[in-house]
Amino acid sequence: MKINKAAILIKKASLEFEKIANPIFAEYDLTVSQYRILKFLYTGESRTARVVDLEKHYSMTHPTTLGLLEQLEKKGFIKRVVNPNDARGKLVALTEKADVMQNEIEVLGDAVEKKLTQRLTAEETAQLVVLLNKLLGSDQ
Amino acid sequence: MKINKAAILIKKASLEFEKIANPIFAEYDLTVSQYRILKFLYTGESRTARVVDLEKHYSMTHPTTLGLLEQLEKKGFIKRVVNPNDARGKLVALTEKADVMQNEIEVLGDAVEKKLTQRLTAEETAQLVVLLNKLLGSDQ
DNA sequence: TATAATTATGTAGGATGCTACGAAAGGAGA
DNA sequence: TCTCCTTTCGTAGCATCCTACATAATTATA
Repeated sequence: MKINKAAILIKKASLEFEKIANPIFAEYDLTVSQYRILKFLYTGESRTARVVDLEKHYSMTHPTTLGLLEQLEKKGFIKRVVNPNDARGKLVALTEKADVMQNEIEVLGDAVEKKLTQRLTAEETAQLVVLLNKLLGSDQ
Repeated sequence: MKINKAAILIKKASLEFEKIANPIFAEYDLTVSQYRILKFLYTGESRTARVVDLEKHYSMTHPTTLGLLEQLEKKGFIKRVVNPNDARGKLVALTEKADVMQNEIEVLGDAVEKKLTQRLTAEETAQLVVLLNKLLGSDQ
């Protein structure tokens, strides 16, 4: 009998999802990780963020986040603007190019995320989200 | 209301788990990914494996697996032995060093995996495993 | 047997992830 | 103000992960 522990299953799910999602995002010259940065900026009220906000939201370290921002800046999706409240660092902001693509990218992102859970019912997906939030200690 | 989608939660769980587990495995000069290779060899009946067996079991690509094996070989945990049934590649085998450490490493591995799900009850963990297996299409 | 398709391993180059360290601005208390 | 601590951003160097490509052995088929 196969005993697949949660740790390995989570890792496999993460790897397999990226293997499905990355070729799809590649059409827009993006990777999944880069998409997530844009998604955060699209969703936030100010449409800007400090590097540290992105780090915390996605459980990434600071150097990892900087690497993603470097890629996105090189491709013209984001820019750095002065933070009027804190001179320690600039704010990450969307460029016009990213503004224009927002709807397309968000629609694509939703479709790709749906693909991850295509074998689950809506109830099972909701259950999974509850369990993962509890596992992460972020359910309250 | 916070809408955390499954894709992001799985990614976060994977990253946070590795951030907890890697410092613990570092005591034995191992990373989590390297540990998983040893675990597979410890568990298998022949205590050997082809590279392709490891790839499929962990949803990793071939170059990734080779990289992990290179690290493990450099540290003396594994060696390559002739495959009597197929001359295309050698078999991955445990060294005496890895044999001697088996019990310690497996106990540590179990403890670390338990840590991942410490916020869940046994039932919830079992539920999570069922859902992830279904999500991965590997439930039968 | 000879050819072709498949399988298994290997290499190159790049993206994403990490730890460890350092520098500069902000904030708290003497 | 001055000192100390925290926060934020940055760099160096490395492990893990990928796609794309190549090579050699096995297997299937004509």
